[in-house]
Amino acid sequence: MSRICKDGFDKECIKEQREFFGIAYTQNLLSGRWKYVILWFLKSKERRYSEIKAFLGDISQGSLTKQLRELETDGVINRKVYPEVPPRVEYSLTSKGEELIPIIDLMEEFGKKFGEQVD
Amino acid sequence: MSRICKDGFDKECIKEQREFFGIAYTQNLLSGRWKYVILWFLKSKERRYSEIKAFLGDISQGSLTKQLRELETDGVINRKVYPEVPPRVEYSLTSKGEELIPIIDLMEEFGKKFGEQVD
DNA sequence: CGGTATCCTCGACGATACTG
DNA sequence: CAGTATCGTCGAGGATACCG
Repeated sequence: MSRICKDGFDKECIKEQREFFGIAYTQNLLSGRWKYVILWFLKSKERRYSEIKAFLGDISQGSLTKQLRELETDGVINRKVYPEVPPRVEYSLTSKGEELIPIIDLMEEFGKKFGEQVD
Repeated sequence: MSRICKDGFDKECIKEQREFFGIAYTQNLLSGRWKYVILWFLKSKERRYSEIKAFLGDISQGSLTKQLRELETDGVINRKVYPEVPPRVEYSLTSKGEELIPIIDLMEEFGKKFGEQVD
């Protein structure tokens, strides 16, 4: 089940040694409606599932869980479950995930600079 | 016709003054299967439509034209038409587009570092 | 050569209901 | 609280045909 995303590249494509291999890999990691924002929200500290959901606002539970699972599978976030009742789950960046933060910070900076003229 | 992309945010969403406004704006600009790679390909020099198509390989004409038009509308690339027969069209980065290059370079770097273990 | 127009597929995402 | 399961929508992007 290669991850073929509309806005991503499937693994076969990535394996073909294209010049833009690296870009395709990273784009694939980050393809998803909410992933940039989730990572950005995690950059300052670890967060609970419910915090993330509240911050994003519009996301459905199913989607949030899916995006978090993908980020976890790709090794950019950690998922820590506290065996309590009610359950508590904390998400945090891995060291690999931290290396994505400069990219996201640049994107925020760019958006702040050019995004004003959204009418 | 607000640009609602699966992996983007519609303009209404962007206008709501969220903390992640900037990220959403930039993500929206870059949402599309080929946009990162197109910009990366344009970073060294201007390119003809056919060069871009050949470089990308798999893209259909319709999709390529659509992505180029969106990038042009968003002000990140220039489109210069030479009134010759056969026609020639050159695409190049605008100054706004150049500011996206550091982001894309970081993405390539990240992918080169972590992308090896695609089995 | 560099498009446009039309049709179609298919997967991301949301909505809803239910659970340990 | 933090999920899982199921269903339905909708739009990005490919395929194909045609054009100035």
